[in-house]
Amino acid sequence: MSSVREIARVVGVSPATVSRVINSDPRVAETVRRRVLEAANKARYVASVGRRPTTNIAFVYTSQPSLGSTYDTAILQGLSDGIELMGLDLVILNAGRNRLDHETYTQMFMRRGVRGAVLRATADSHLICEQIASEGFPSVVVGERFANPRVSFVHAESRPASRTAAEHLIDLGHRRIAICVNGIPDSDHADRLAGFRDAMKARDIEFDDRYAFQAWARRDGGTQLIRQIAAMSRPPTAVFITDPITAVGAFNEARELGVRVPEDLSIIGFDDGEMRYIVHPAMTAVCQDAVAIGRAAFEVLHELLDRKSATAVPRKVLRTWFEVHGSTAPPGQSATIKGSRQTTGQSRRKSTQKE
Amino acid sequence: MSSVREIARVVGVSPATVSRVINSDPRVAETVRRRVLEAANKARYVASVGRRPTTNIAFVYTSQPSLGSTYDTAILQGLSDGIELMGLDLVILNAGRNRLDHETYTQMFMRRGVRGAVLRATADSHLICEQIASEGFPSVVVGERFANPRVSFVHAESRPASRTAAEHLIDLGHRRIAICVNGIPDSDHADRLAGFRDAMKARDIEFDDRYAFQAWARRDGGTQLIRQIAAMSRPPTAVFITDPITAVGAFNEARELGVRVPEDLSIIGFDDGEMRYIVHPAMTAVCQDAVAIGRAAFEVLHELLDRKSATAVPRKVLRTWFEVHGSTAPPGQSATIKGSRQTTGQSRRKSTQKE
DNA sequence: CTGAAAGCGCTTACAG
DNA sequence: CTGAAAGCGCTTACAG
Repeated sequence: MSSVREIARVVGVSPATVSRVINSDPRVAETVRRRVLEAANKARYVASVGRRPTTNIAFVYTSQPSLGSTYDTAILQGLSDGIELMGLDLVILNAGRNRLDHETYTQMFMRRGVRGAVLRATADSHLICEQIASEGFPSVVVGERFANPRVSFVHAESRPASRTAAEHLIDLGHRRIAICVNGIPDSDHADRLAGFRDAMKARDIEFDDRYAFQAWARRDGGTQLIRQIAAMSRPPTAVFITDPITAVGAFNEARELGVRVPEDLSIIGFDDGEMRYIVHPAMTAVCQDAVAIGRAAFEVLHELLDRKSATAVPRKVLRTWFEVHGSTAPPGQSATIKGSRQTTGQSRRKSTQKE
Repeated sequence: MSSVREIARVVGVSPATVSRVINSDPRVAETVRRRVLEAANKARYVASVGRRPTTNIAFVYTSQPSLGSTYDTAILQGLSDGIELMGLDLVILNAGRNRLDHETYTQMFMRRGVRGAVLRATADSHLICEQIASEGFPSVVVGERFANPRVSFVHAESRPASRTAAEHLIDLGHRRIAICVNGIPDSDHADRLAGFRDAMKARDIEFDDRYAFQAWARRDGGTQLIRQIAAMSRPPTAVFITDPITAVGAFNEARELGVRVPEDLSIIGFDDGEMRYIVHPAMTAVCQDAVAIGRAAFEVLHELLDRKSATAVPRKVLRTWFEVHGSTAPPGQSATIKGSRQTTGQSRRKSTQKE
C-alpha cells in the first residue's frame, strides 16, 4: 500500500506537498502537482482511514446524468455484483458538479477515497474521458468507444446486428426505410447508422436523406418522429429507431395518429432491457445486455486496479443481437396514412419469440 | 467533530477500545460495545481521513435489491440532488451482503465512513429497519411506514387516492371489481387495498374474495393475473393493480388473450414514473412522485444529521393522486371473453390529461 | 477483554 | 510555493 510519504520520496518532495496536492490546495506549483498526481496514479494511491484504505468505486456521470434510463440502471446492477464481492463500495458521482475549480479529475477522485471509476460517457464528454485516462487514473468508459489508445472501455458492437435488422426490412420488401438516431450523437448510435447504411449499400438501395431523423432519448422524441413521418408526402414504410425509450414513444404516437404498426409502418427498435416486451405488438429490435456491460466494466476496472503499472489498456467488446417480434411486416397497401384514423385490427404478425 | 478519543472519554474506555468496536473487532465485551456504539451514534461520529471527515450517505437495501425498478431509480434521482448540493457522496449498499457476522448495522456503516442511511424497505425487512433505528444510527426508511415511534420514514399516502380510484370504477357501473396487490406484502400495498375496501364499503358493494389477487412485481406477475381472470367463470369487469410493472404485464397479456382494455376489462394501475403513458391505451392510475419521495428522504436525513441528539423523529407524508386515462370505461356486454380473439377497436376512451 | 504505548497516515500552522 | 515540525485521528502489537 503506497502512502503520501512513499509518493513524496518518489517525486522528491515533502509529504506535506503530496497532501496538499491530494486535497486540491491551490498553493502548489503546476509542475509539482502534475508530477505528484502522476506518481500517485502510478502507485494506485488510495487514502486511508487510520491504517485502513478507503474502498470506493465510482460510477461517474461525465455529462448530463441519466440515472433513470434503462441503460444506466442496468449498468449499475451489473457493476454492483462484482463490487460487493470484492468488498468495495459503489459511489455515484457527477464529474461536472463535484469538481472544484482548478482541480484535476484525479484530485476530485482522490479527495473522495475513490480507487477507480466507471465513466458514463456520451459523445460530448469524450474529452473528459480522455483527460481522465491521460491523467492515469484507473478508469473504464461505458456508453462510448474510443480511437485514443489510452482509453479503456467496454463496448457493445451494434453495427453487424443493425445491418441484419435493416436487411430484415429489405427482405420483407421495404424500400422506403427510415432511420432515427439519438439527438445527442454518440458512437453507439453512429454504429447503428453505419450498420443500416451497410445493408442499404449491400442491397443496392439508395438511401433518401429525408428518411434520416434525429430524436431525443425520451418518449416525446418518438412522438416528434412519428409526427414528422406522418406529415410526409411519401412516408417511409419502415423505420429503425436506435433508442429504447424513443422507440416506445414512437409506438404510442403511431397509435395516437392511427398509424398501424406494423401494417402502415414497421418499427425496429433498440432494447437494452425488456422494453421490447412492454409495447404491443412486441418490438422487433436490436438488443444488447446492459447488465452484462456493467459486469464487464467492473472486470476491466478490477484488472486495471490489480496491476501496479499501466501496460496494455484493457478493453472488452460485447455483442448485440437482432430479435424479430411483431412490429415488422411486409409493407402494406395504404397509400396515405396522414390523419386517417382507421380501426386498429388485431391482425398483428405473430411474435417469433417470447421471453 | 467528535473523535474516537472523545467517545472514549464519554464512555470511560480507551480510544483503542472505541477503535476496535468501530472496526468490528470481536474481542470487545458485548456491554462495552453497546455503550460505545450508542455514544458514537449520539455524537454523530464519522471516521476521518487524516483530519477530514468522510462524507458518505448510503442508499441501503434491507432485503432483495430492486435497483432496476422505476421506484428505486426515481428515489436515487431524488436523493442525489440534495446529496451533491451538501458536498456528500451517494453510496449504494446491500445490508444483507455487506454485514459481517456478529456486527451491528452501526458498525457496518461506520466501517465504511457512512454518515447516514436511506433504507429501502419491504414488509419482510421491518425488523432490520427497526433495529437500525433502535441502534440510533441516523436513518430514514422509504417504501414502508412504521407504527414504531423510533423509526423515521417518508411515506406516500395511497389510501385516499385508491379509494377514489375504486369509486371511479363503481361510478362507471362496475360491480365485479378485482384488486391485485404485490406478492411481497408491504404497507403501501396494504393501504391501496384498504382504500379499495373503503370504497366498496361506502358504496355498499360486497367484495367477493375470489376477486382478490396477488402477483409479483414483475411483468409476468401481470401475465399470471390476466390468465387467472380470463379463466374465471364470472370474471371481474375491472381490476385495480397496485404495482406499475405488474399492471404493464397485465396490459400485454390481455392483448395476447384478446381481452380488450377497457371494453372487456377496465384496468386501473399504479404509477410512480411515466409507465402509464407507455402502454396503450394510456393507463388510468393512482400516481405517486417517487423522485419527490427521494428528495424528501434526503431532507429528513439531513435534519437528523444536523441535530446532535435525537429528539422527535422526523417523518414526512406525501400525497398520491388519481388520474383517469384510457384504460377504464363502463363495463361492456361481452359475457365471456375466454379465448375470444375479437377485433380490437380504436374505440378507446379519451384521456383526460396528457403530460 | 482491555489499556498504555508505539506508531502509521495524513494534515496543517509556521517559517521562509 | 515548499519543507520541517507539530500534531490529529486512528490502529495495532504488546502486555496483562
